[in-house]
Amino acid sequence: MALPKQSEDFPAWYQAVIRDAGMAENGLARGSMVIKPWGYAIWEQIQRAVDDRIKATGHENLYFPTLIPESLLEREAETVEGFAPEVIVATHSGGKKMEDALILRPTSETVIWDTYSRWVQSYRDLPLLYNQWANVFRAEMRSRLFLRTSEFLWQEGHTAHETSVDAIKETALIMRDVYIDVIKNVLKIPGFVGRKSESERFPGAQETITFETMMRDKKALQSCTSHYLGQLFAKTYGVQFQTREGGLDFAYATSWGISTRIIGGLIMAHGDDHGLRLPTGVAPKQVVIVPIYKNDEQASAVLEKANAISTDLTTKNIRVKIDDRDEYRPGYKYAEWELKGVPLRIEIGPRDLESKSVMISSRLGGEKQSVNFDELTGYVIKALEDFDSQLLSEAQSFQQDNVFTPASYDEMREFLSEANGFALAPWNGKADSEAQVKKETKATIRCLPMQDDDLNNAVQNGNFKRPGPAKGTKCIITGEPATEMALFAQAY
RNA sequence: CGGGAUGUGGCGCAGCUUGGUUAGCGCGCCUGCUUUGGGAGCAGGAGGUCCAGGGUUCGAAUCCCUGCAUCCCGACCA
Repeated sequence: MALPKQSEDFPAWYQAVIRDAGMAENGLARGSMVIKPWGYAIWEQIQRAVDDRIKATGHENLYFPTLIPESLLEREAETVEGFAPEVIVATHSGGKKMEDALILRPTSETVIWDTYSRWVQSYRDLPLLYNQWANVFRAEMRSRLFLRTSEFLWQEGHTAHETSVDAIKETALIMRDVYIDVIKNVLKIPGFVGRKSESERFPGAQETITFETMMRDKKALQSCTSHYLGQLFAKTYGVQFQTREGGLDFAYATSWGISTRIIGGLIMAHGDDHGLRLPTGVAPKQVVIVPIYKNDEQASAVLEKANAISTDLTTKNIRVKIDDRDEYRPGYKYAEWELKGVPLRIEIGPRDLESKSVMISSRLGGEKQSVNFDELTGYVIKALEDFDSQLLSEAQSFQQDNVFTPASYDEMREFLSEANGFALAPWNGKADSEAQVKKETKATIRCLPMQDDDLNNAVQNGNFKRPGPAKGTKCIITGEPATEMALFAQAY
């Protein structure tokens, strides 16, 4: 059951963690995934964190159907072009071929904006601030559990606004107060926020912003996206309204999503050779208690105390599991809970009852600590806090250590070809130089980074203005004047 | 969709070159006993249309043909 070493075979390690920790396995249909209880419990925690923030920023949940008439999709050329190759189509119903086939939604802009056309007549109907939790389908040539599956779970927010300023504010607000807040402050994964280059944008989007995170193999993972869609969908589906001034205008759209893919990110950002390391905010169990005993008499005494500890911690809103399975020995349980990434483990046996203490060990390592019964609750609360900050600071140092500012294109090319990390360099903003890098190194522009101030500005003022590179800065690829600083990396 | 490989108990594999009698091994699983503070030991046991279809042969997991599926490497993608 030993895992492959992360440093020796990262993909094999990834697969083995998912399998051995009981997170997921392949489904029957090509590229599909069975999410098992441990993986789903993590997803439920992530969902709750995201959903709470979506609601806190003024949105409501609703639900649209999975099946969309194919004819509807055909109206929207850009999205269709972007998604056509990966759309799965249902062609038969009731044993007969259908006149108008039904697609399994790859995303829901089309059906939602078609519906919005009936919901919006006046500026008084705006904004529409809606979100749905859903499954979506995209046929993929190659799938990997959580990272790329033919069906995945996500939330997709679809909002309609009176002005472009409002829509851009929304795009940025969601990124800052929902996604980055969850990913950085709950999942403890640092990253770079920024705009996508045109080639990497969502089909039909005017701007896509993203949070790009670094995995432990130094590749990038796009953890979420938030799109400013302008008036394209409103014009395509007729979402027109009377303005305050009595004129007519088309609504401005945003859409934004985060998916089960982030679970893959969680695994790859924090995991080590022993398995997962889960931040306390999403760990289905934050503390596992392993009782130790040699006979029934000891067992009942130990379990009684374990239950008392569990009850006590539970009242402090700590998620506790007592692993009282009799068929496994303690060492086996230690290894298993480490693999599953539970932050803290409490060992309690006859010796501890004697000394009125327990042994506690952290998934982040260090010596086991002996902690007295009466100090236990306070110790655990503090240890969980420390756990999170240590996990984040470890990930932050790793990221910082692997961001490189190349002095020349040769240097950058070599660095990126070997997936040595993220390269930050000035770029001329042109698609052909971007394509050249991709061809020569497999690396793409992950984003055009925004600073905190840039993001705050977008949230407050509704524009993506930002200072470009200093005048005279040259594109690292072509030597032409640079218009942007770009973050390059190989990506999942 | 191009290039490569592989399909054998739940999982991982051997056997195939050179066809042969009861298809093995490890892990896991079941039962019992002994164990239990870092992945337990012993004993007994269950579990197989050898991917599918066709062909060659006295005889096919093994050789031939066709199909299907999966995996890896590319291109596509959250």
